[in-house]
Amino acid sequence: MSHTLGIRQAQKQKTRQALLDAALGLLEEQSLSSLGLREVTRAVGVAPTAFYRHFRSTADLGVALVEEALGSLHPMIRTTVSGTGDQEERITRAIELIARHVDGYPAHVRFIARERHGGVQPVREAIRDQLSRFAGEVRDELAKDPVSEGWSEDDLLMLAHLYVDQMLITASLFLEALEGPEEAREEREREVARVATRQMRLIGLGRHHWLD
Amino acid sequence: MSHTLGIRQAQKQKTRQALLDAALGLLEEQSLSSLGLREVTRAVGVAPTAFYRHFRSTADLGVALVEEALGSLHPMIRTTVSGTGDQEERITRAIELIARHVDGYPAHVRFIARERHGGVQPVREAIRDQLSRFAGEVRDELAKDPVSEGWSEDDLLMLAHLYVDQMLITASLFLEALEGPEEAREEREREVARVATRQMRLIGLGRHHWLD
DNA sequence: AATTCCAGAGAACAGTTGTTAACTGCATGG
DNA sequence: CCATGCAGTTAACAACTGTTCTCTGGAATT
Repeated sequence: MSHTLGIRQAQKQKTRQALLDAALGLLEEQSLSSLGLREVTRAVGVAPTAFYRHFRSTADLGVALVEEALGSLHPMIRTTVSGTGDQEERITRAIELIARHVDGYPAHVRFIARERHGGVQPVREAIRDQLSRFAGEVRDELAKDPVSEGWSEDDLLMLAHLYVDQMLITASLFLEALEGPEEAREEREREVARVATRQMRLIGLGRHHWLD
Repeated sequence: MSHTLGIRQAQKQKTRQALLDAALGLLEEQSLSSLGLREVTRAVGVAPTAFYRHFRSTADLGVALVEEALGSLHPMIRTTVSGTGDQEERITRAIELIARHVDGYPAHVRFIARERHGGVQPVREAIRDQLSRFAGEVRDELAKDPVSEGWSEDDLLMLAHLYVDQMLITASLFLEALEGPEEAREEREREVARVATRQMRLIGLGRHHWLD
């Protein structure tokens, strides 16, 4: 199905990606609603009007960034929530994975945290949709777990949302730990991991006694 | 201690409040990092230069808004987390209180949710500090509860953070329910309350079995 | 009553913004 | 090989931004 693109299409995609990358960089110090189209094209080194060949507006670009930041994360979620090992092991693994993701893609994480409640409606909606998909997928995986026997679909989804929100909060805290003085960075990261682990453990406890 | 202000000071405070109110209104459809000083003064009906008599910048105004939105909330937090009644009753009461607060001060809630991870550093810090204070206060109240016997300070604070984050998430969901078509608003609000109640209940269960 | 203070007004500045129109040059498909 | 398509350029526009300096009227102080 995948057709090798011509020189033309390839160059276009390259410019498009450059615009996305430049925007993501600029968004580390501001919100999407203040990001100017000229600012982005200037950073890339193309004429302002070239922007319109790829996006209708910066809001449109924002929606594309949501797809880039969250779209490829769905398989990751599934394999993380399910997987083998006892509860404690799974928690450690999940948090380790979040930490690695934040380390690898800090700008993406920052963008999602920032624009989830940000000033640009279409972007908020795009993020909400993706997170809803995540919650649904987490629910599906939870349903497979023997611990979930006797749970209603409704209760599974409520727990899934709790997990998703908790993951986002943890990611945001890892991000905070990442910036700031290099000096005690590792220690700050360990502290975030320590607290997040215990919070997940407590939620897990609540889960095991839900049907009491 | 309170001295009745002269005509002069009174008028100044009035203008200052008008600037804060206008800004809060404008921030319903954008982020602080894109809020212009001229935009605010235009909405109030004063000259752009008048702005500088009250704030150094829009970031400075943002910090003042954080104080306005969260500063007066501390007593409310304390009496909510403690209070009498069994766990179930307390949860219902807390969520009811959040719903009423969002109904009464939607713009404040939106501002905090938006700028907590927003593009203006001093504002993010101001919010982080206030939420830290909340967490500390919640911990203090939790410590008084007989259920917390045998808990370490550290574990109490970890639980307090979980509660504070959960409250913010719930507030943000109530806000989402508030906007949109009037038609099914009440039903959306009930659904948010229903899910949030069960999430709090689950966390409460985890809390009771923490020392097993 | 005379003097000081200061919140707000007014005008001007250099720089920025989004959007339009008409263009150029090169990859593409017939 | 030639005609078409289209990514990116150039130039220009009206509107807007934050900040400066100077000024004014009336409250506050003496």
